[in-house]
Amino acid sequence: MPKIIDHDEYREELLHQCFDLFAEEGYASLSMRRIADELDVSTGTLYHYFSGKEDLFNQLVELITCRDLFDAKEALKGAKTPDERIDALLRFVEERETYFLNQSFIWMDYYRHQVADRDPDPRLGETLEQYRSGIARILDVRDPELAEFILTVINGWVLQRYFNRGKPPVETLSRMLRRLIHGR
Amino acid sequence: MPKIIDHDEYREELLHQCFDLFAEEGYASLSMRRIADELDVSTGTLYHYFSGKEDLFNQLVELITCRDLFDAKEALKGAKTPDERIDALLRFVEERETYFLNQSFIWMDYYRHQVADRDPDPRLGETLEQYRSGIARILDVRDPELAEFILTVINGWVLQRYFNRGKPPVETLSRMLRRLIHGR
Amino acid sequence: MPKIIDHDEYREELLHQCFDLFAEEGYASLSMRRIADELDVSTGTLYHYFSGKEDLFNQLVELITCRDLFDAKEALKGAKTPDERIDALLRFVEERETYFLNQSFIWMDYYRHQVADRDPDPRLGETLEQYRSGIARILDVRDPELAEFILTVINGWVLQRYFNRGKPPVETLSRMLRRLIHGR
Amino acid sequence: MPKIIDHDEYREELLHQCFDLFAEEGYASLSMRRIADELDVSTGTLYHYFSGKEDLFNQLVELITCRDLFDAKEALKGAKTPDERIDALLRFVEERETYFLNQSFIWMDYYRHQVADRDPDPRLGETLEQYRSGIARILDVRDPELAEFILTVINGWVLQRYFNRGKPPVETLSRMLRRLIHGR
DNA sequence: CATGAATGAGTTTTCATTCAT
DNA sequence: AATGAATGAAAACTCATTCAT
Repeated sequence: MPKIIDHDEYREELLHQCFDLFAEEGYASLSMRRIADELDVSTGTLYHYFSGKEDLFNQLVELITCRDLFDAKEALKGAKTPDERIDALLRFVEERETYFLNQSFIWMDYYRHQVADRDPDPRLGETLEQYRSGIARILDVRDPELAEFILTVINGWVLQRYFNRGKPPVETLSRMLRRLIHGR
Repeated sequence: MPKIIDHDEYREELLHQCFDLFAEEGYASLSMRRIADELDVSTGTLYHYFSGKEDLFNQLVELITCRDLFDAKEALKGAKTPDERIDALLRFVEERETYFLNQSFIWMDYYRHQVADRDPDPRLGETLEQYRSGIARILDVRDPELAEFILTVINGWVLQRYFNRGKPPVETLSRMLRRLIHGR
Repeated sequence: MPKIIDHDEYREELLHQCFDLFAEEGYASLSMRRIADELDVSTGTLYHYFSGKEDLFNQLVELITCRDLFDAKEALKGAKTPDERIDALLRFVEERETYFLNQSFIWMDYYRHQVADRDPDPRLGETLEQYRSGIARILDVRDPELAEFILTVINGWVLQRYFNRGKPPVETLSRMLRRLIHGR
Repeated sequence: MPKIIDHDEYREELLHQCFDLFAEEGYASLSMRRIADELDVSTGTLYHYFSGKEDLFNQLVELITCRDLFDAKEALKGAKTPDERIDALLRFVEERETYFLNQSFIWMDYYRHQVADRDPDPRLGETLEQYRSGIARILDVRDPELAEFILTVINGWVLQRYFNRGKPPVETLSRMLRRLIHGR
């Protein structure tokens, strides 16, 4: 076997390094040349590891979905009561605020692609459903409507933070959700 | 004015026709040629009414922001109590679900532009703030934290609908928010 | 209407100027940039008139097929007897020796393409048949086998001239074919 | 020699396997990667046996020229009279119809290369002349003009078969050529 | 006002070739 | 000997923009 690196390992390494770029520039505005320059490889190398820009992007989405689920599971391990779990999740999101914002942008781009495509990658439709239901399971609140609602709130919060730099702090959210569960 | 329409009127007409295109394709993926073809004009005409692609897009954002605020105000005119206002707003959003989803995509593109630009158009930073505070004022709930939270929820809901076709219905949201305001 | 030139007229003009290039370099080795440089236009202009390299090439084949048939018809107008017609055709080919050699190369490339393509342009399959039968009709020798044979000979002669610079002169062919028709 | 095959033998083996590829795709359209994949070796191996794509192609042409001459000689061994020899040659070509068509394509590419090159490989100009005169000698018809003409016919026939799938059968040719030699 | 021809820098992608292993 | 990772120049094609008409 030539060279020292493991093919798949290096491929993942490249994917990780792409995350911020795709989030900040957007799929369509980010050129392969730009990616190559930023990752300090040649465009040829990019095409050695991925069959094209779309493949690269799809693999990125798959990777982060998988990783996020794993990380969230880890973060909520100690939390027992619904209150604790919600708090832990909010804390989890808050700690990675920038990351999740970026992730939201990537998902939006990704979805635009799936819709525009006449022949969307079926694997990735599932990826999303997996993600959503995975989070719901992790939360483990009894009321499924409530679980869904919490996701909605988190979703909105991340975007809100973006459009509206700084506010609202996570404490407000936490307080609101407690009010919801326990009454005022 | 037998055939020659008013310059500004025609400009707005063109902008309106661009909305879906920008939402579905995304700023970077949408070419001036495509716009021209779709609007049944020549590229030359586009450049006659707008100084470039960016100008066209910025004017589009400005236009819809302005119009949305006006429409929301109209829709909430009859509603007096906070409950009624929230309900009316949710109903307002629900009725234009697709529109608001598209709008979210346009905002994402718009924001990416503002961030990427070293020299962002100052008018449009304000546009956004105007929009946010405008909505809050229209809602007129006494608790500012609650108003903010409602915006967050609506924001999240639109995206949620997108990622998660069909569910959750607006009734769930309505119920949740009532619970919040009046206790369980 | 902008600019002075007629769109279709200019397109044909461009096609004519491409002929030698395709013949000499071959379809695959000839780049759009090279064509553009040689024709003193930009690549953009090329793509304004043709939807791509393949379209350009296909249109070229169609054009020359059509024109050759017309020219051959003209050249054989005065010839009445089979002998005269064969002689006129050979003379016709001989006068454009280089041209027909180039044409053969283009046809070979063209056919490689049609075979390689999973979805060959149906128009051009016909173009070829038209060409073949057109020539046979123009020749108007009574024996169809003989007409076919003459085509074969001309085909081979053109290539032979190429591989074997200079020889054999057209007189040899003429003599051989007369021998065929009239006996030794 | 348990596993290590002879270097030159393996080189020839590789060349043989390239023939169809070059014929069908054409020199310019066929990539080294594609060759490597098809021959189940790495590109590195290709470059171990050949100094580059051009060298590989040139060696291929040299090999088939040499082999064809040998095979033709074998095939005409028993034939004594001119009639028999012509018949045997036509039969020889007919049996390898596809092969000779492919060979024509390879020769076309080869020639284009030689012409395009400012510094053509001198060995291969000779190769061609050798081929031509070799065939003429093998045929051994007394009239050199006739020999040349037969080559012309065969040349044209191969192409004709290509452009004009199926017809004309070799019998027509055979009959025509007999008529030529013996009168009607 | 409106058109669409023209441009050339930019995009994604391919490819012959090199070279560390 | 053999591999396949890496490269960067060049390919086909796109696109915002300009401008003669």
